[in-house]
Amino acid sequence: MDKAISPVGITSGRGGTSVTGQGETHSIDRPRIIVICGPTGLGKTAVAVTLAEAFHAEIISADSMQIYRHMTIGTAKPTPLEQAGAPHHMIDIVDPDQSFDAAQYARMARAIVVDLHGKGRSVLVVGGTGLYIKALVHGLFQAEPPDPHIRQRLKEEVETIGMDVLYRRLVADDPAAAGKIHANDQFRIIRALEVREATGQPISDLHQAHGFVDEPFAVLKIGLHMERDALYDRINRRVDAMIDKGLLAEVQGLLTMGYSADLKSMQSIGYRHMAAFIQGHLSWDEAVRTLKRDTRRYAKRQLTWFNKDPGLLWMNPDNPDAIRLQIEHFLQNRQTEPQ
RNA sequence: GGCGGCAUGGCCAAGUGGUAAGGCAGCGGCCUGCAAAGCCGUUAUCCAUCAGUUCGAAUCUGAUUGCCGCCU
Repeated sequence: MDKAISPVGITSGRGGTSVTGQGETHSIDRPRIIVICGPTGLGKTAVAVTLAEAFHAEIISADSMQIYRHMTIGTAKPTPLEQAGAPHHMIDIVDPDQSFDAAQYARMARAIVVDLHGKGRSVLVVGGTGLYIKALVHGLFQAEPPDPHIRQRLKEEVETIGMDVLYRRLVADDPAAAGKIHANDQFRIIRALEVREATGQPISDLHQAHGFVDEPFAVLKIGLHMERDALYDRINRRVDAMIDKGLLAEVQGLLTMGYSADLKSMQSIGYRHMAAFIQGHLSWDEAVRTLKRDTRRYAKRQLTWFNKDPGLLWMNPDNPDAIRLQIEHFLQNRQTEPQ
């Protein structure tokens, strides 16, 4: 990788760390956080709650869907009982029709980390949304919040003049970024052009300057691991359990409340499947089948994300004592870890 | 017991003499303000088995096995 080029990156990363004070110095009193991540459905919540109780810690959820109110069965939100066992943050913080993104997440979650650190509480960051965890731990490059008008206009341009034209524009404007973005990746083409327009700078420069070198916290990252077959099995069973608990009714309720099926939140796994069934686009069997399949695929994507993280320690969820020891060691050991 | 049909990768399935479409499922990967989203790549030395015809067969012939129909 290219983490060697740090002298440039540090200056621009500053803004993101302001919330924590002097972020880039590896001072001994950096807040310590323990990240518990892993694929969906393997039982992160249960493990995390147990650990939180043991360490008198609070949990910051790192889950891009549990932030939504009214979406509880399909997102496998921690139960009231579990939340009573350990205080949870970043859950139920926005309505399903409100916009939210990784930068907002990082800002809020970092503030909570600092606050808890000030109170002397230990912090567990628990979740499966890789980008949110990365944004919390390393920050994102600084830019103005996306201008909805620019984004909207670019989306319209895709319709009118075609994505290939936009892609060629990007190739001309920012060849470095274009080289990393596939011509079919509308999502990132638009984002790159949007940043270029809003800031006047190529996104590739901003990326390079940032470089994820910012490290305001001391982090222990634990990935919960389970064999693929066993995981898929659990996922299939958990989907059945969600349905038993009334997933269909929950989605029906959201629609009744006026939350449209094409909201981002309603397009997530489980919600879109139930909505498609309600609207008659899918048979019940198809809805359940594809719901299970899409959950499995999601878990697989998460695994490739986490597998790439060299600082992550894979541990077995069935051996909580080993995890506990690891955390104890991390919390007590004052010498800085390699990270 | 007799007659007929069908046997192609995990599943569905095209291909009737010239060197194995496609879909699904799976697998591998990407990811810097929509991330449970979005995107890319990949999967049969071989067509039930054996023998034969042919320069050449998944494709033709015969036998065997299995499955499905119909008949006595």
